[in-house]
Amino acid sequence: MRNYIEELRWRGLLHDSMPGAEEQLAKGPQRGYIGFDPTADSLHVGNMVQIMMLVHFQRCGNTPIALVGGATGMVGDPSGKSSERNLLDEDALRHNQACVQAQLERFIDFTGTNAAELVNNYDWFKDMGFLRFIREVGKHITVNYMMAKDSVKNRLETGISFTEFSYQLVQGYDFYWLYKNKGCNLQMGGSDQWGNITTGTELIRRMGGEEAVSNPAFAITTPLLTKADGSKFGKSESGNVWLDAKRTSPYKFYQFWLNVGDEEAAKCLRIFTTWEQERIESIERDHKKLPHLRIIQRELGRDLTARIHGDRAMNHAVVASNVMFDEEAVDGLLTLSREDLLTVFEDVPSKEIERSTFESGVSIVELLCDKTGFLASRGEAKRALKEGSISMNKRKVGDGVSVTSSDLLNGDLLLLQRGKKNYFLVKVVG
RNA sequence: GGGGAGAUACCCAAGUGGCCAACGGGGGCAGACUGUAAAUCUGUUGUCUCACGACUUCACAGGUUCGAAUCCUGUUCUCCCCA
Repeated sequence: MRNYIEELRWRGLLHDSMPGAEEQLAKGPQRGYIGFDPTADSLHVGNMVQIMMLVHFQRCGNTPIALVGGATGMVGDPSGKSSERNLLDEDALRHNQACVQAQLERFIDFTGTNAAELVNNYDWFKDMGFLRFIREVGKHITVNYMMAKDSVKNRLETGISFTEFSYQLVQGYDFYWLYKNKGCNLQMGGSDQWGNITTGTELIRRMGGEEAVSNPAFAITTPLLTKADGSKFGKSESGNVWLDAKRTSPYKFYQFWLNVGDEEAAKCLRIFTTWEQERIESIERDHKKLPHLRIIQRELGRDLTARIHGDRAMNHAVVASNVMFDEEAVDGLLTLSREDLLTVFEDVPSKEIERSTFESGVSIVELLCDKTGFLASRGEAKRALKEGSISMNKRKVGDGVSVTSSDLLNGDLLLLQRGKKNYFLVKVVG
């Protein structure tokens, strides 16, 4: 059986662990949990590190427990937040939980010998009255202890509500509950969760009695992944990169990985794939020989896109990327069937235009602006044409061009392009 | 309550009667280079017009003037100081 801590170490996933955690894991299969916030109805790339922690945990023979924070999501974690959060209502939370659960099932095995388990802390909190909570749980932790946590300290100047102040106790109780009821004595999380997790182990120590002495609870945290420039990993220009295809299409998802910088890409390969060290190092060597091919990024993109959206969607994303960015694919574009064209450009904004428009020819400016709305104004369209940034069916066009039926691909499609990355598809109807 | 400063385009910020569609910087977009990268260089960044040019725009509403972002009056908002 592979050693979980060793695995985390070489993959660069280990930031900190409580003394004794490694020894405990060496004793045999363990149960460990990670909490996920149901603040949206989809997980995003930023959650992937924690998902992979559970994946590796399971691969090492342990039993992962994924906790959906139905209750904690109603409170709001002050960690890393500079201001008070808005509370979600119960309906929204329920919906989000269901979606998050479905996504987790794509990564972790919920069947078999060490089947993963999914729990929702709302289930043990919904009937817990306030008085019972402060008597049974709050009694064991001092305010002094709670105030010493960074997440709280950082908010003392600007203010923190009692609700968010209590957050660590609520999360701490989760750990205790899982320890008591599910035999779970390990909690994992990002390094920003250290404070919350240790409140949990502290609570277990104080509430767990004899058992907690012979079988203590441990914490393991992962480093926070950042880009080379220090900014948050997992965001594109257009915001979060989601796992839900409705929010981030497979094409955009694939593109995100393709555009990861070299420094992060090597790290990502270790963190996000389950490949062996040898294979990863071999890919890295190949990449270094021919960096412009961006072998790491392509491997990453293919693996992750396939795992989340399936092989079919991944292949579409790869083909679409080739057509859109490979200059040599220009001729290929002309030979693609209408169906393939529509698949390749399914992500591209499009508009239907009457066939009659093209019969006597339409000026390129009018087409770019008035007819399609691709560019905001005629002035902008002319400017872009003058700058040489407009292409039609992958060929540069200048001002004064008139577009006719003979320019249409397959007789009814026209591909407009500004720069390298902005496409617009005209569908001719009628 | 009294006194002072200010409100300019996506952001910061110059401009205090015509040379202002408005300096400069950031950001955005594009071009060159390249690896769909980084760095760098270049162009561009109110609307309409092929263009001359026209129109709208400097918190809001009026006014003075041949002419206002710029002067006057009022309104709203922001900041600072004194009580």
